[in-house]
Amino acid sequence: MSPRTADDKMSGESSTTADRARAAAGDRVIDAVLTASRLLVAVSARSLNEVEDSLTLPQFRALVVLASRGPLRLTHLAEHLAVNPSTAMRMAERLASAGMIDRSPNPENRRESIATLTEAGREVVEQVTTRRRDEITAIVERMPADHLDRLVEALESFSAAGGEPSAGYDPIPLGWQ
Amino acid sequence: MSPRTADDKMSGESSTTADRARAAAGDRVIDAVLTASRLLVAVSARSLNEVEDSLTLPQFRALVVLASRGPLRLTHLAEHLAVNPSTAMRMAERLASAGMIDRSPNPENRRESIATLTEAGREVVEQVTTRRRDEITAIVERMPADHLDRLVEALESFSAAGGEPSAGYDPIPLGWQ
DNA sequence: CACTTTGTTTGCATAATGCAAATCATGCCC
DNA sequence: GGGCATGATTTGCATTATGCAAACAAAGTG
Repeated sequence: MSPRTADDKMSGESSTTADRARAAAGDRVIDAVLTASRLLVAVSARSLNEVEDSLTLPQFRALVVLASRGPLRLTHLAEHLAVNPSTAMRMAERLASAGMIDRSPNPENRRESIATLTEAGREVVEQVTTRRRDEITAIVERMPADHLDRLVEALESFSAAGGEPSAGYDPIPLGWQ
Repeated sequence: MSPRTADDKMSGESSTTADRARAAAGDRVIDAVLTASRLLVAVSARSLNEVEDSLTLPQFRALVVLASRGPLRLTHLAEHLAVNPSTAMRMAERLASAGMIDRSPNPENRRESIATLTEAGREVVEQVTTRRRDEITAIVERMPADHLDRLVEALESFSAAGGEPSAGYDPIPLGWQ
């Protein structure tokens, strides 16, 4: 928002140049990550469709969250998916009627109900994950080996700088809306 | 698709180990890129909301495509967004009634109608882009400088290996959904 | 028991999506 | 020139995803 401040007027051209340099770096990075993201998205979508084309991507994300975090209250599921509780609720209904999850009230606390992955749900997640991992592996195999470590290192550094908690095996960005 | 071929049976354990190594590499990469993607998605969504919270992310993606490719036929817009023509059509309607784009029939060829960014649309894209670039720049500034080049290099290598056409300034993956 | 807190569910409204069928404007071929 | 294949847009239909706000329900508190 404010690449040009009062300071700029003092330092003149050099500051402007530095700004431009950083901006260019930002553009390059954003381009690179965006492209890589697209690739990953494409891979994920393809993997999902090959295994189960009746599930939508948001639904699959929900399954993945349940697979990695274990049974969750609807509220927490909603939080992990970064959606409104009502959205999570209705998604849960659909997933339940598709046999992918179970939704039973917690006996301890009858006001909350817990979503659990069914065996079918677990299998879908596993198959899609395997499929996806295979595709990624195939891509990675085509990369120069020495780029691999750098890639991971650089990406982690980037994420750390952005304050994003490292994502064990969480969602799939797909949510990009 | 075929990490295990007939050859595997000949080389025995070593091949299994290699497979595991590659798979692990794949997992690390996917984790890293996924995390970075999430960060980028978050940044994009935030930037968009700060500038214009009445636009949805898909709509904004459409504007970005128009900004980078220039006026497009609806069919082509749909292709660039990787959605069905009917989806693009209705999105175009909404964007038009929001004053972000113009939709006029091509005088040359009246069967096609062309979507053009309006001044308002261009401004939104520019503001959001600036905002986003600033945020990315801020993150990049916190990275060790020597990681930057590697990051770009490694990511490009990854995308190239996956056969993803380098994305000048295209969409935002958000579509993961 | 009245009041608050917390989690779930419903109502209401809008967007995004895909598929298939209906139009519409061209271009081309007898 | 009339009829047909083609390509592009538009409509109809159905489903999902979303958010917000209000209604509910189960605990917990004073």
